[in-house]
Amino acid sequence: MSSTTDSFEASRTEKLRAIEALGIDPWGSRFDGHMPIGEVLRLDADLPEEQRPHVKVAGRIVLNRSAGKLQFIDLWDWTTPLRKNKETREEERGKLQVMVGQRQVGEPSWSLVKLLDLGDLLGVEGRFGRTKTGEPTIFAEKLTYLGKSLLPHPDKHSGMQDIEFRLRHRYLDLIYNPETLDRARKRIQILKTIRRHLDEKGFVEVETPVLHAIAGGAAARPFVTHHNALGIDLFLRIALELPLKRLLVGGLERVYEMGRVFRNEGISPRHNPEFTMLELYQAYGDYHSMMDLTETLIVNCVISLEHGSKLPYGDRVVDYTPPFPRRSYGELFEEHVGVAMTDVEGCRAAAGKTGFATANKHPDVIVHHLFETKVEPALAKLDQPIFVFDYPAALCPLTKRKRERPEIAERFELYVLGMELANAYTELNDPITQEQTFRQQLAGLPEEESMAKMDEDFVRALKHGMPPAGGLGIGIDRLVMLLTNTTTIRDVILFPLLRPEARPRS
RNA sequence: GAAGGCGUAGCUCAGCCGGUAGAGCAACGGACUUUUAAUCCGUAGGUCCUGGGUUCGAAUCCCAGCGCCUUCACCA
Repeated sequence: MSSTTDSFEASRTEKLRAIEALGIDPWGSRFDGHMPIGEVLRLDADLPEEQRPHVKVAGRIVLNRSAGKLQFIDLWDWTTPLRKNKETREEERGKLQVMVGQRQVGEPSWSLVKLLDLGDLLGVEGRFGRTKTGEPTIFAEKLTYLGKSLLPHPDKHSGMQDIEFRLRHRYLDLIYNPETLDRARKRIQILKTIRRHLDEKGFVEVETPVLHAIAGGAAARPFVTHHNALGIDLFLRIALELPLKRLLVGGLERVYEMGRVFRNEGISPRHNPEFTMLELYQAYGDYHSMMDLTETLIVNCVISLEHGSKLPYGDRVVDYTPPFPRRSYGELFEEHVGVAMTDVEGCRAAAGKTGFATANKHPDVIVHHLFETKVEPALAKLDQPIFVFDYPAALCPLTKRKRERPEIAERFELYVLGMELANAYTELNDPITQEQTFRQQLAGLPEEESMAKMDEDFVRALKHGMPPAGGLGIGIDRLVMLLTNTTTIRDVILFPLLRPEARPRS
């Protein structure tokens, strides 16, 4: 805090005392029956003066102009629609104008008006119409002070540009950058759509533990914490998979969880240490049932955003009109790499050309390297989502193999513009294979990097009989990024992790 | 974790081949009963991220640290 910040705060605190001296509570209180500003602005503003509707609103003061014994105050609330800037034609934060006249409101309201600051919260009652210059306006009859802002708000025109400042003051970002609130709303809409769709399909939402004794279900470094009473370390979950599958054993035939998972890895425009996953499992289904479900799920989300079936992303437009193409991994591989994925030597040679060290590598690892370097860039050029199915088995330890081709795992990924949006399997329900796979995975790797931790209790659950099932995982943050045309994950998470702010004073 | 870029008033930004710290908005005082990024007159506001170095002199050049951004690695 600098001394100028202190002086801003001191000046506003003085006004707060002055407001108290008027007999007004500077922190406001319950204010019933106010109309959302967005609704007020939809009212007919052109009625004759005596027919003008009486309205009551509450909002944040975002602009404040005094003209002698008149004061023009612009209020904002979360329903205020965007409006077009006359010069730049860009959408900007909308607002509702309030006109306060000294004669019309009298005392103590007029004294209060003189003490208002940008950022204060104000309730207004009055008639809604137009001023002489044509601006939709509430002609104030009664003011109710609803709360003081002791700190100055950002510049009314330039707003907030500094990314760090926006992230550290997300509450201001929501007010002054309309896109931020819009994205938050779209995220909420997407989550709602997913829940409604799964509900309609007979799925139930469950809550499984966040604290795990064994961090399993994915390959990632966990966060470690400690339980004092039990005297044991616990891990924050890195996936939702294993508890949900236990529920399949328990007879919950269609379950899902949409929840936070935690991975102790790098932070980037696409990675936040905590992020939201959707995982769902359907008994007696397989990965093809998951493909159908994924398609309708995504299409419903797109439609729910009310932009038809096409959405922009950067300089691209993605067409989500179903059906999405479905291509097998091997087919795409041969098409773009030029050799069959079963041709071990051919793959080794092709990978060598890309500078990839192939020695001692599992053939499937080489294959997947080629897929990433040759096939994925081609997928990124498509203007519609594409399902890629039937993956090399070694890449997918928790996946059922194809009965007639055990080197192939029944898995698909949904790619949109090269991003992996969804990942699904026919789940492995054979406890013997599961246990072997766990052990194989554990064998060659340092413990902290092992692909899947041995979870004896999970294997025991499978031994009691898990139904054959399809399972699906979707990274919700990335889905929201894609559907809201957002390039950084921090902008689809309201409070992304930041290093704690250094405080200059002790 | 690595490399590159950035850090100046409450906010948005100039200034950067070294020579007294600048603007707009916000704030403060004043004028105005139809403004709307109101206007007009006036005033105040700075650890130029932090610490060290070079220099007669550093916001500016060098080194280190901190924070953020971008790219890469790990991963979703």
